[in-house]
Amino acid sequence: MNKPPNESDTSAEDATERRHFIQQIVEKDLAEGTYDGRVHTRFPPEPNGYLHIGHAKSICLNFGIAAQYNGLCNLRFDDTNPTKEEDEYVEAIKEDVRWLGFDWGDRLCYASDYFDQLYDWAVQLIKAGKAYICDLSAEETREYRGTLTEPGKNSPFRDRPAEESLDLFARMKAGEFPDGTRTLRAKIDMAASNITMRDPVMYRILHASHHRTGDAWCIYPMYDFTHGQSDSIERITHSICTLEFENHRPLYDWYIRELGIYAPHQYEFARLNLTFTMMSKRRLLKLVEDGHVSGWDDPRLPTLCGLRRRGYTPAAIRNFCETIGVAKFNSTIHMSVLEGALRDDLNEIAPRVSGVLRPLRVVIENYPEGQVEQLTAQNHPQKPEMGTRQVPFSRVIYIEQADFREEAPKKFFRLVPGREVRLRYAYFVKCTGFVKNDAGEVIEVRCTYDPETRGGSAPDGRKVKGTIHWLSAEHSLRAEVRLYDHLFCKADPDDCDEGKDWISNLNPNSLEVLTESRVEPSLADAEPGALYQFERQGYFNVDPVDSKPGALVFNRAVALRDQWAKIEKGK
RNA sequence: UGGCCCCUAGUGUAAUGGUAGCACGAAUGACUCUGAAUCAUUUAGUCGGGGUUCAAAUCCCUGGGGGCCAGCCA
Repeated sequence: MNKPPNESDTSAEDATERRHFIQQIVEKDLAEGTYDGRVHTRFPPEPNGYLHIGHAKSICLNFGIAAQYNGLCNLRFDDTNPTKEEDEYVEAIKEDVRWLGFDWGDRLCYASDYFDQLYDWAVQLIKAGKAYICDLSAEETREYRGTLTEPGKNSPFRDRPAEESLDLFARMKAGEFPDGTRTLRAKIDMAASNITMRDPVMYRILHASHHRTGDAWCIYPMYDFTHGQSDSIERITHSICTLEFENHRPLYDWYIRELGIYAPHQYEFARLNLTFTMMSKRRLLKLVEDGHVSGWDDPRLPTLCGLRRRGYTPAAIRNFCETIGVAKFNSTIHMSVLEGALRDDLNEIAPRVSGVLRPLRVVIENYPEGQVEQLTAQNHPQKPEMGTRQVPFSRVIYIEQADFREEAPKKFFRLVPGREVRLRYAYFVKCTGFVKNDAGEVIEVRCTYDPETRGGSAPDGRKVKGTIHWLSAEHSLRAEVRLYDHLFCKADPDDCDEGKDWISNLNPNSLEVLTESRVEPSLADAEPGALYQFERQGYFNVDPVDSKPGALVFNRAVALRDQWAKIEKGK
């Protein structure tokens, strides 16, 4: 609405400004015609676990670059280790990428589709004297490799004749040798300062069946001998990966150069780190396997399926990835940035409803017994086009326990004895008293209402400081509400006491289940996965797994920003 | 300890030898039938030192801090 007159100019400007380093590289290549104007990226997950928000950054980057520069992006499974990979994961990964909003068209690829080609290339390198079969054990290989400061030693098999290596390699493939007895190694430089270049293993023997190739192979190529060539086969232009592969780039280039094949280029960016959670696949697996969470889709997890179940939207995640940027600096993003991205999206799209998390009974003494009125509530105050709905009002209602105090602290402007507040979309009510149980807890509040304030405004123009939400007791629906907090107590889960590990930093209060919550009757048929704003509370997702008609379950995706909570906490 | 990479407001990210900007956060105020949203204002930065240059966040040297690498994982 406050856009300058020349809209297209500004958007073009926005697009050209603030390009991150990968975009700059792509634009330079495009300008110089490096790949005949082609841009072709790929997202290459290993199907050994579920995708998490860190992968989302990579997905948005790779698919985003392709979309922005009129290029293509492949989905490629890096499935070279049959002992860890499963079909369950490939299906889940495909679903998550699709859900995020990206399309790989007909370019669903598997590194395992290239096993024959990779084998031929390995033979080529042996023949060229650039690779050899090594009979060293895993332990011996490690000893020969040297350390960070000392060079390695040549393997005694390094100068084995090519014919012998060729024969041994064929017999490895034929299954003549047990696991771990031999490897195929590249002949590079055992004294290289970059340890990756110290005669890296190209193939290992693994008598394991593969999720796609079954038992066709008992030797499998290593990542380094697979990834670059896969990029080459797929005519990738920009092979984008995370920083820890920086040391591998010389090897990536070496294989491609020695093989004399089409050369893509690898670029590395910093992976995403978030406070109060953790991205390690190994650790996520442990949380799932040890039952610290309910599964890969536990809403407390940073997995995409967990975030989806929590109530995150693809748009929120994409916007988040956009705002955090892409660089080479190892940074940690505050979880609040992710939460903010969700609020931004949900604020626009989520219909508003009433939900009372912790109900407190209120009797409106001067409201006729048995009378029920239908009042009109807006589905989104800022978007009239989203319509209105009717909500029933009656003599006994529920309000939030937190909205009543026996005595008002400073700046508290909710319900207090003697004070008047507005019931949203209903009436002004004044508190006349309250009753307590033997334990001293307030179990009922007494009020009177002003019939002249129907709809929420007073004809005499008087104002109230507070507006609270409410639900007609007899018409409201019982619901289970799950409130989530950070998975870990510490911003950095690895910041733990002596002798303890990251598990000890798990937040024991990361899940709070409320079984007595109430929601308005319009939610009776709420669709699984539907998102709502419970006014004054937060955004809630109808749990897609556990919610059933008659037994509603809501997940709190994220709470609303809460100025009052800040004031109270500050005291 | 060897190699490689990195360091810009609290956080994240631009500026690629030429005015240090943006977003989020925070603070304050306005508005408000959501203590939300929205709007306005404010806040605060180039890791230290040296050099090159008319001019350095940017190039060079040096010190400091951080990350990655010694899987037959990816």
